[in-house]
Amino acid sequence: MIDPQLLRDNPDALRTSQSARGDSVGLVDEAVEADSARRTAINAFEALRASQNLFGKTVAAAPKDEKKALVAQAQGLAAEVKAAQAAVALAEAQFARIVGSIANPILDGVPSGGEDDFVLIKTVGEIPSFDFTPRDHLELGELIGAIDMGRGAKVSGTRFSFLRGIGARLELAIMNMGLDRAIAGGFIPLITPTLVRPEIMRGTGFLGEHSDEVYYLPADDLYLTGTSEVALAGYHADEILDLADGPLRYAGWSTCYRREAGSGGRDTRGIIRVHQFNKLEMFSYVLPEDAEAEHARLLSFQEDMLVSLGLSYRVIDTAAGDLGSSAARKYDVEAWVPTQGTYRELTSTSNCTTYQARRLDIRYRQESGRTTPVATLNGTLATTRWIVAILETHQREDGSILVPEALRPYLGGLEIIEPVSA
RNA sequence: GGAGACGUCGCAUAGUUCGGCCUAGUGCACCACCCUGCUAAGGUGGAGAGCCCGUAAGGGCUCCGAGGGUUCAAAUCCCUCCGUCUCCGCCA
Repeated sequence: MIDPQLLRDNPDALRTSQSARGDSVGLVDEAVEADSARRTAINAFEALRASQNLFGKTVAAAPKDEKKALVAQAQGLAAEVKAAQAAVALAEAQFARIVGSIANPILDGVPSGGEDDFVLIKTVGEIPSFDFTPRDHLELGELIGAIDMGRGAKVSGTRFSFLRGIGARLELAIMNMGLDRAIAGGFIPLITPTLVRPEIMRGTGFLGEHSDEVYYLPADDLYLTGTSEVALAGYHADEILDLADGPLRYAGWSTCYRREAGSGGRDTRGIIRVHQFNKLEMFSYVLPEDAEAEHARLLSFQEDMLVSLGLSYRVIDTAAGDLGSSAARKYDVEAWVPTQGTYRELTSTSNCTTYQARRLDIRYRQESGRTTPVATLNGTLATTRWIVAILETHQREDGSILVPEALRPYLGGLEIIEPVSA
């Protein structure tokens, strides 16, 4: 949720942001109006309630024989109070609905526009070249006995796979490598629930425009999370945090579930886009003024991972229209995928400023004693998808894979992954 | 899944019998000041969250797990849900 104070102080900032995102600008005016309607209703109700409270004391103190008359008199007032209270509830709901649909105002420098309007921040590493025709990740994965799509489909359907043998080990290796670095960086490891309540799902903003991406279990009224960000953000919901000793940082390890409803026909081959995968996610709760520095920090952790794994990548500043509603800025780190001849997103890191925290009611105490929302940030540190870039980048002509040095300790020192005989 | 007990302002508790004197008491911890020669004790005051009006001082409203209901009036009575505990059942 946006800061309601912004509506009163600087609605133009919100209009500018909405416009850059390609979202409704008129929503801002509706919100301003709903805010004043809400406050009018509250004033009316509170005045009535105050006189009712006062009258109640009179009734309580009155001698027995006078009570009956007084009670009769109070009934009319009670009806008025009830009506006024209903009016407040209506006005509050209206306000919440409108304000809740205004996205987080973007930060300075975030480019306007849609998916293709990103700003390139940097490109790192040589694009790998081969003196043979490179195989794609699935072909390689099958050669080395790492990926089994056919049986995935048999058991669970399209976009499901088995990671087997070295494939399973590879995923655990990447995740563990990320986890070790996260721990060294002060992140607390957290294995999170992947089924969450509706209010948590809603609070993290995933039931908005992309709600059809989310698996839902009606029998239990629970949602399967598409990222541990959901549980990580919900972890401190409704709490007042102590950030005096610095930010609270977590590394959440979980399986992620996505319906991929809007992506029919795209990336149908291999494990680039699947319904279920594993991910290690960084999540930070910081003071609002430290959010941008923390964002840079999360990005640096991601880049270190990519560099260590010997991948070529670029970093982009995602355009406003391509941001989630909670994010005020998002950097994607995209690795070069040789057989696609393009960069594909491996990680993404978002600065949600105070937007997500306000919705989940996560605050800290200022020196003045006032409580105010913290800022939250998240960023991927490792996922199953990385296997794609690793296999393709480090493949050799015979189908074997040269294991990046940094990863070897997590594979028992393995240097080369050899094809398995069929 | 069945039966039962419980959920109070950081922690611990009183209050719920029988609705109004609860503006929720007390202890501990906490903060400020005072007193005191000293690992302390004592005294005084302060101190929860949110919202509304107000430049402010200040005033008002809401919150006793959550949400409804009954009532002039609900921590207290009723219903639903959530959570914790105990016993039974079931169990990849």
